[in-house]
Amino acid sequence: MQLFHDQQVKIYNSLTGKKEFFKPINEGHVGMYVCGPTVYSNVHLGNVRTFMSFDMIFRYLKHLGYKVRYVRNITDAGHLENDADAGEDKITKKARLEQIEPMEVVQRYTVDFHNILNTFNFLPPSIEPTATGHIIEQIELISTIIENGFAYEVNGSVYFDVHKFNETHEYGKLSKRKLDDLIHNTRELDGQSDKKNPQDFALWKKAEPQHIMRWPSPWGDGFPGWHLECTAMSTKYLGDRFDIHGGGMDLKFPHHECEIAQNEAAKGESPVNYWMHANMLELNGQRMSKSTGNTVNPDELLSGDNKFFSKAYAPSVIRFFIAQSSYRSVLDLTDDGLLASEKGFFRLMDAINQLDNLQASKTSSINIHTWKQLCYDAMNDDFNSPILIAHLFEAVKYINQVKEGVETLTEADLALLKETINIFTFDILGLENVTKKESGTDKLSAAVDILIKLRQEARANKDFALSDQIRDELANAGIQLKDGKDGTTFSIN
RNA sequence: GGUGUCGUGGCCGAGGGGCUUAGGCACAGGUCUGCAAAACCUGCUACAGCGGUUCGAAUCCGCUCGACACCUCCA
Repeated sequence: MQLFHDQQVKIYNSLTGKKEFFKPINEGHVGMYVCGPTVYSNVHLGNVRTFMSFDMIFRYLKHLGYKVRYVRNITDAGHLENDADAGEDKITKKARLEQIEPMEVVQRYTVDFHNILNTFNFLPPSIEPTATGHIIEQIELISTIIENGFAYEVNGSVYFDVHKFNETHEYGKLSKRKLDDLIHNTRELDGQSDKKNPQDFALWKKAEPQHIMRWPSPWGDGFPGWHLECTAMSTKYLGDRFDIHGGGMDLKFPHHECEIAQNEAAKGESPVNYWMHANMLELNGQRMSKSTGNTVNPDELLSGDNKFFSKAYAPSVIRFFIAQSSYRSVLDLTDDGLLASEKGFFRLMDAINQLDNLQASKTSSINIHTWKQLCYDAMNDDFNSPILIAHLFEAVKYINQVKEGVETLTEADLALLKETINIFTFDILGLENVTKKESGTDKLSAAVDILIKLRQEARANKDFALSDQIRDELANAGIQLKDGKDGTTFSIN
């Protein structure tokens, strides 16, 4: 199915600051690169939000029938903790602190990263390349940039010559910065530098004797600069120019700016047609920060083992919460917010679980085709998941109204409603039917059904003390009975 | 200091010059029910402040105040 012929997607392009119609370079194919994590500690919750946004985008583009090659890298080469020439890299530092090999650090947190993403029901990317697996490509890229005159070697390190580059290119076009402003506003950093100018950035760093992660190169033993791996891997797997490049807002400058510069210096063309940036996640109105303690790990949020939240939240509830705001907005993670989302989420699930029980009519009083297109319109408009969810709640109302007999749907419309709501809720938003999963254990259902039956008998005999006792004690056990026109159902809280 | 994003009703959160009563949560009233819950119906009607453009602005422009991010490792 090639829905993309009918559904015109608009993407907010950070490069132009406008929403633009999405037109892939090769019809029917999409190349998308997203900057992945540096695996030196547990994956950051904000990181999860960013990747979740792109997971949703990946899912939607696939649903539209695009053949998507989604590349998300793993940064496993050590990069310096700051831009000064001295200092330890993050992975080596962690290795020293934990008294293990750097590659053990990499392995441990790569596994953690995958586990967390699996828990949140992520689709795996098409390719997940590592920086250390592409040292040769990075060295070749550096050589090309030197040949083209945009980099210079000093003492075994190679730097990108930003000033030279800016004479013929536009450094800063993504982040809307002018080189002159950068020159005037660059702070003095500690440690002497081999750079010609503070704005220059490292393509290759000479490894000091104690530096463990090191590779041979034409300039001596060393390791690649941080910005380089993304350029090397994106061009290797997606070509010199590809469709979408995503990442967190904080990567816009300098990381993505430098990627553009590297690509233009090496290949002569700007690498990306649509730059997309996901906005930050805050915790209780403030940025997450390890140093101030205002931070929570994904597993702590899921387990409830933390000081910020009143309870544990299901992965899908968190996913739903995140989808309720636009990926381009700052999102504030709060207990009240999660609690509200949780209720809404279960209301949506309850309605979806009622779909099979609905009675079809000869005519429809609701136009399901119109509603369906509204769902597409929402996603076509820069992946506006909050609006999509608003439409899903319209469908919740439809379902309940049909159940109440207020509205009617034909067999065909009922099927269309069911298909569409399933696609958007589960395939595209990536939610999981938690209620069904929990209450789906047949033996428990059978047991509760017996209790429901006994309660009905008690009610028929006007033995309300007994019927209320059954209802209330089930409620205390976390099982809620719901009396409807066609009998009683239950849900597990 | 520079760059950028943004300030929406009790809370969260979309939208974006003149019909969105967006949506969710909370709250109030009603229907249903033996009572409740659930569901349904109804109500609560906002766009930081001050100017300007316009027939008309929450939506455009300017200023003020405030928040956040980046400029230094961070998604």
